[in-house]
Amino acid sequence: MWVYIDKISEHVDKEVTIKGWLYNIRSSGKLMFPEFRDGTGLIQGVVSKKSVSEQVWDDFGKLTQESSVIVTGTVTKHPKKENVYELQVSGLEVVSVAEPYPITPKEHGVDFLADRRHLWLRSPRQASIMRVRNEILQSIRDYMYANGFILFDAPIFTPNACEGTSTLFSTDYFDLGKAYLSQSGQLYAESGALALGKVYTLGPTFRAENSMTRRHITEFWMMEPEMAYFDIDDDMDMIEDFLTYVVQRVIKNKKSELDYLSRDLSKLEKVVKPFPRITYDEAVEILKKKDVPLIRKTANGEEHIRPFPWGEDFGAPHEEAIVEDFDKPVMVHRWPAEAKAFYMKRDPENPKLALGVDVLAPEGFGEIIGGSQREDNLQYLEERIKEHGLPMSEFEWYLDLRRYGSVPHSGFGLGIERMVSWICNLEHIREAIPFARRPNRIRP
RNA sequence: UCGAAGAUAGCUCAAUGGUGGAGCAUUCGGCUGUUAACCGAAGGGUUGCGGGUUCGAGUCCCGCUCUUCGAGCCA
Repeated sequence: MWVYIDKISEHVDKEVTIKGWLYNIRSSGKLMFPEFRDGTGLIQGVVSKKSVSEQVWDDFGKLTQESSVIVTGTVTKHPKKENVYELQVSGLEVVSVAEPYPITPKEHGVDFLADRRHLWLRSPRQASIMRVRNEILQSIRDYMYANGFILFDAPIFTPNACEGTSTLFSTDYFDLGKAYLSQSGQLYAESGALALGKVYTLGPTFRAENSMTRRHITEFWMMEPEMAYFDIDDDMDMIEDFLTYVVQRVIKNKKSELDYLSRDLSKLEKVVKPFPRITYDEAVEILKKKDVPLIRKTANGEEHIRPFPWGEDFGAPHEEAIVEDFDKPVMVHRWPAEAKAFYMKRDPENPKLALGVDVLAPEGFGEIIGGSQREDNLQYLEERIKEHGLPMSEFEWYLDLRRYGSVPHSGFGLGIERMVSWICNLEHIREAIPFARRPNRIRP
């Protein structure tokens, strides 16, 4: 009977067949210990010369790493290890003998591995990350479905920029001039919210930023909910409820993967609502108290260091300083309007502030969510578009959403790969997606 | 885009300006409980590219290319 390795414990003392690949092999004279993988996990086989045919013994001797094999044997408990199973091999069918495999169970550099990403994904660590990513995406979909959200896919070809054209990839679009790859589905999601109440988009987005950091890729997946009649506080309520569900479900269902990745689960277990909510003003106070300055470098390399001034956006050192006293995601809300996007609603109590919220992940994983209550007043929105120098004609359809039954509404965007990096405790975001796209890499 | 570090065997790394090595991988041999198994042997090199200094350059100098890490921008 063909079984998968992750279900092997259900077949102890029975004869089963595994279809997979040889991950590694150790031998000790008349004994061989091949390790098989089948996509669901790893299992060690035991091949004894006296209990298999000469043909099987010889065939095993010829196998190379990553050769594809169909093996038959009896499942037994490991003689020394608790909850570990072995396969006492009786039969072997060699599907294909692999050429010498470049990725060994030894150390490799990141560039070497990135060049072979299509093979690197077979390693247990990368496979574990992909399983956690799958669980994150599935729990997002389940949460949204259970809470009445409609999946509302936004287009990837767009004619306009959501927040300026400098960070957009462009391509020719027939006789209509340039099309841009979407950097956010938000504006479309807003139209969905006014049509369907609660919607979300989930798909790839693109940023042509030459950002060579461990937190950036040029093509990343984003989940963007948009809710009619939600104000900024409703938005934050949903964020903490949603994040709590996803994190707690992933640690419940993917414990063995997270253990393999050496993830400290006690830190994730603390991620339950409510989350701390601090205003931008309070965050700036923290930075002043901790003496975290703003450092700006000029073109000729000079550094200008000054106390953190009100109005600036936070950089990586500031985010870390704000987050380090908390063991949960921190929601920073009510930002200086100048530094934020045109579509954010101003705080009625202080027009210098925008009703935006950034969620900073614990342990220095940075911003995973950016959201806001949207400007629902037609005149104000037109003024913002002018102030930001954006072409009014491109936003006529968006302004229609304010002309015809405008309502208060809010939403946010969650970066999937940042979420995966945080939950898996990854050094670098390049491991959080099957094929990371970065400014210096588009292959494989 | 800016700053720092780096590029030597298939991989990960050594090598005072003076005959380029090791571990792993590969091939061959040994071993009945191995866990990145171990032991023995063999093969494997235009030291990123171009120029310069020197009796002599992997090593020092200049230029270029690429990579990594950090900053900015952001999710």
